[in-house]
Amino acid sequence: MPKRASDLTREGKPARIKEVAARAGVSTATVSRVLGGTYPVAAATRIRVQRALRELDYVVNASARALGTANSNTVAFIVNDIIGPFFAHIAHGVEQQATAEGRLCLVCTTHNDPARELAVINLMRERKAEAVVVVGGAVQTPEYVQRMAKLARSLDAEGSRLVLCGRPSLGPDVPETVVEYDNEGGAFAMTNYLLSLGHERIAMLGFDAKATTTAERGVGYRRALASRGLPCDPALLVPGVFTREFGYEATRELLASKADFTAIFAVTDMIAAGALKALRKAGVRVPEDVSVVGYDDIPLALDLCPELTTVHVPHEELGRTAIRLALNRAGNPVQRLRMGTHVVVRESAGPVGSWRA
Amino acid sequence: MPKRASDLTREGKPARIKEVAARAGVSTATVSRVLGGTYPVAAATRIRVQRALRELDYVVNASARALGTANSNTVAFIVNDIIGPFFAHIAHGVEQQATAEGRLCLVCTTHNDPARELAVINLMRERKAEAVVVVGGAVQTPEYVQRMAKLARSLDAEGSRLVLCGRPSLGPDVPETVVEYDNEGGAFAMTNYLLSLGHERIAMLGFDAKATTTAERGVGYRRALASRGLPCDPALLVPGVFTREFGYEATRELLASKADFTAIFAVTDMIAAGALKALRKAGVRVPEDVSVVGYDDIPLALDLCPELTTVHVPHEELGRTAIRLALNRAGNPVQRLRMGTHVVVRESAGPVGSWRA
DNA sequence: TTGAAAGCGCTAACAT
DNA sequence: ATGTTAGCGCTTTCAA
Repeated sequence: MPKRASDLTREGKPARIKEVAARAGVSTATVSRVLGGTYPVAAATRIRVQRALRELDYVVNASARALGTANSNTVAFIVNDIIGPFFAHIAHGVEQQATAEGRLCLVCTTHNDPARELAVINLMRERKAEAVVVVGGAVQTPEYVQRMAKLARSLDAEGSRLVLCGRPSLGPDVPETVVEYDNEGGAFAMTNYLLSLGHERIAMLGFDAKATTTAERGVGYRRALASRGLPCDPALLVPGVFTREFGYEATRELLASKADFTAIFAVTDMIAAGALKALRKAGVRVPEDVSVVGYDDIPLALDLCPELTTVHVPHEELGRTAIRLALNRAGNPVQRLRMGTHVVVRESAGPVGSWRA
Repeated sequence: MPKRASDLTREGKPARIKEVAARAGVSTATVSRVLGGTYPVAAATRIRVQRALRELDYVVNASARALGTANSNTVAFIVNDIIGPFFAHIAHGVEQQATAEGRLCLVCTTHNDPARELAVINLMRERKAEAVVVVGGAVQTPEYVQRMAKLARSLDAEGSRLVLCGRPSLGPDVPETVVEYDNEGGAFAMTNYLLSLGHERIAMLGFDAKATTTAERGVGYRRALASRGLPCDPALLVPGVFTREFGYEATRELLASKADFTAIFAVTDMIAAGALKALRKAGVRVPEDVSVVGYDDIPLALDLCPELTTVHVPHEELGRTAIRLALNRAGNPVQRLRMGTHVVVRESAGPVGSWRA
């Protein structure tokens, strides 16, 4: 059936600005102006346009708008694993700040695959994300750092921004926003706390010299030991991933090996959860026999029993700050910020006991 | 300084397809074809183009592409709260499937504000999201349902899809994809399990008749009681939100009130975590004195002590299925699916004891 | 205060 | 196998 000439409506298809204009009896420019709300339009005209907008159930086409204005109102958020322990809190901060600044969030996971991370950043470039936040530690090989630095420069040239959240800078001359927190200081403080309780044989679970996060935590741990003239027994350094399963198995093996230790420093609360379970199943009391501490202070720490003594990391603030800085950089080529961490004393660590003494 | 005529490169701005074409000595159409990879291009030409692509660090402009093809490669994901207990797992499923189908994910939170939810869905319409997944329970007032139904129809008309994940249908004639799980059946089974252990006075924490999720769980609970001819004591129905703080406080008050109960059915694992803590602090043993069970089977359930007996919900599969169905609906106007739930027996529930007997 | 029209960067239909 | 070109829907000068 032939359309009437006056009927600009396209069967079923969403309304365009042109149809709204026709229905309100104005030009598309006028509709665009009432949409923007930032340009003077006669009150009567505005009313008519707004009615047409409503009647046609109009929504702008973000692609068309972005194409013209080169402004996407989007930020991107790249993370290893959505299920990761602290992802949710950093994400919350990112989303909160992005919303506050009128942006929408794109999310992607990389599953610890550096190649995928690089690829995903390019996907975000295609979408013209105004900031690309990369969260969490990484294995920083020289080639990887170089590729990331190149992406940082590309993003910068495009008016966007690479944001490293909880990960070290790519180099002094790289245009980037870095929002870190003090891994080494927290580990140093925590180790010192254990030392002050009399523990000298402290197992470290989850240490990985290649991953930035744990490497830094490892440095703090060694520095604390060294400051008291204590050796760092390699047998007590158990490398592994950030899962409760690893914590569980590693602790079992530690117990089975009859290793000599009075405290466990889990590089992550998640690992600590596994360690606690293994200890409980083995009938080892915490903290009477063995002290256990973690790192991150995720909400889970409060649900464990005993409640976990750990290092607090301001995850949510990290996320908020990442977006806030990136979107308001006012020409600053680089922005770097390191947030503090601190020991939260709860129930899982106590004075060194007489276990195996 | 004047540009050389041969220099199409724009100082600092990202390269466009036009520049690539010029550098490779071909037309933009040819570049577009090698980009798409789905159209025959002479090998030699392709090589030249690919080199130009690389040398100019080219990435397509997704907006421009979407504008032409009306195809955004984006799905949207709307959730009450990123920190919510099971968000992460549904999100994981959604992201996983979206990635598998070559889509990017937009994420938004609503903080239990229905108005914000409606607004956010329109934001997703602007972005031409191919599916808009709304996760979690809601307070379904008639006006709200009507507005959502209208949005479902708008999305449908635009070739997109409203997906309700863990939330009931908006009506038989509404174009939608619904992926639910069995709240009532799970609650019925769990209550029966407690009943079979001899518990007849079961407190329900977090019940809210207005929210869809807990209302359904409440129905299952009552049905189980009724099936044994047992009454449902309103004093044991404690309304509240899904937080461990609520679980903690509600349990303390229950204890203080000297209410008569031998088991606690927390409507959510999160609430159960709080209940467990309150019980532990009050010196009440679980499960010897009081049994505690939850609902959701989030990973936390395994970290609690005792390990939590709960109802398993296939969160990740829910998310995956939501996207899979929505993106492959092949003209189906409505798609509805309800997944099963089942009791997972762990340590926190046991035979009714002699507490206060 | 309003309208006309020129792009924004890309894809796809149509030519060659 | 490759080039030409007409839009996609919107914002924004520039005119009136």
